[in-house]
Amino acid sequence: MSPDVVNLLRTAGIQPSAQRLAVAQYVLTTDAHPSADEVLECVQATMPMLSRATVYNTLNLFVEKGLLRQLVLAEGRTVFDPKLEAHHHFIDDESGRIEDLPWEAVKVGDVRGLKGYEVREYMVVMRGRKLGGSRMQARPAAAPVKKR
Amino acid sequence: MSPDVVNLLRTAGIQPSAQRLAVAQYVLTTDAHPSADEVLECVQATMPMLSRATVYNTLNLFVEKGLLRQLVLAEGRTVFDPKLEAHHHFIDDESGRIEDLPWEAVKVGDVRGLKGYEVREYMVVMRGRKLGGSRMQARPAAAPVKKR
DNA sequence: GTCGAAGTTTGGATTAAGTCTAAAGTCGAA
DNA sequence: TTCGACTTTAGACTTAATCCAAACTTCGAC
Repeated sequence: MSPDVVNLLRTAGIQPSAQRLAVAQYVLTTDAHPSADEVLECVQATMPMLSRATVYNTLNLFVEKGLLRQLVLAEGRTVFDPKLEAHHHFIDDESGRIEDLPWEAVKVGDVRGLKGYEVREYMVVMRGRKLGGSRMQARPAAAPVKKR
Repeated sequence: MSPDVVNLLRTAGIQPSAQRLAVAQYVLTTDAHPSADEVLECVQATMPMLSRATVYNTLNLFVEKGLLRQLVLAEGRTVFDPKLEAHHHFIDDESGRIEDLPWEAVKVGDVRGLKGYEVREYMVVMRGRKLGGSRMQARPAAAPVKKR
C-alpha cells in the first residue's frame, strides 16, 4: 500500500479508508478504461467483502474530486480514465477496447475560435481496427461488442 | 404522409408500416438528437397506441439499415441522429443538448495516417457553453442535465 | 375472395447499470 | 470512553433497454 496513494487521496480532500485505497490503487494506475463493474470485480480479488455500492460511491467521489474522468463513448459502457491531461480516444470496433492517444497525435484546428460556442474541452473520438496488437489480451477484455 | 418516406424505407429494404412511417417521419427529419423515449413520446402524440417495443425495434432497424446513426456521447443518453454525412458534435454543458457542427467547421489533422490504427470514422466531440442562443427552446428540450 | 406463411406489433416480464436507503461499523478528537 | 461524523453494506428501487409469446397485418398463391 504505497503511501503515495494515501497522500494523493489526502491532497484531493478525500479521507482514506481501506476500500478507497484498494479502489484507488487499481483505478488510478490502469489504462484499461474499466467500467464500474470491472473495477468491482478486480478489486474484489483482493478484498472480497467489498460491496457494489462502495465502488460506485468511491468512483463518483474520485470523479467529483478530479482524480478520475468519466467517459461515455460506446454503447452501454460508462468507463473511468485516470489520465487527466487532454488526450484523444480510439475505440476498437471488434473488442470495444478504448485506447488513449496522446494529444499531439492528432492536430485539431481552431476549435476555440468557433463563433457562438465557448468550448471548455474537446477530443477526437476515432473508431476502427487496431492493427497488429491482437495478442495483447491481458485482462477481462472489454466486453466484445455485447449485443445486450 | 409523403410518399418520399415510403420510398426511402423501401429503398433501404424496409417494409413500410404505419408505425414505421410515423417514426421515420419524425426521427429522420429532426436535428434534435432524440433518445428512444423522446421519440416514443413525440410519435405517440399522433399515434397513441404505439408501443415502446415498436419504437426500439424500429430505431434499431433503421440503424441497422443505415438510415440513422446511434450516438452515445453523454451520461445515460443514447441518442439518434439522421444526419449521415461525417460531422462533429457539440454538447451543451447546461442543457445536455447536442448540436451538429459541419465537417468543415473543424479541421482535423492526418488521422488516417496514424501508425497501428485503421481509422474507419472519427469526429470531434466538444463540450462547453452555447452562447446567445438561449431563446431556442422549441421542443421537449433534452433533459436538463438530469442527475439520475 | 380466402388461406396460410411471413412479417409486424404489442403489453408485460426480464435484465442490467446505477442509485438510494437505513442500519451497522469505524475513526478520531475531546 | 464516548460522541458525532463519516464510511460501508446489503438489499430495495429506478430506469433504459431487451426479450417473449400471443395477437394482428400483409400479401401472394390459389
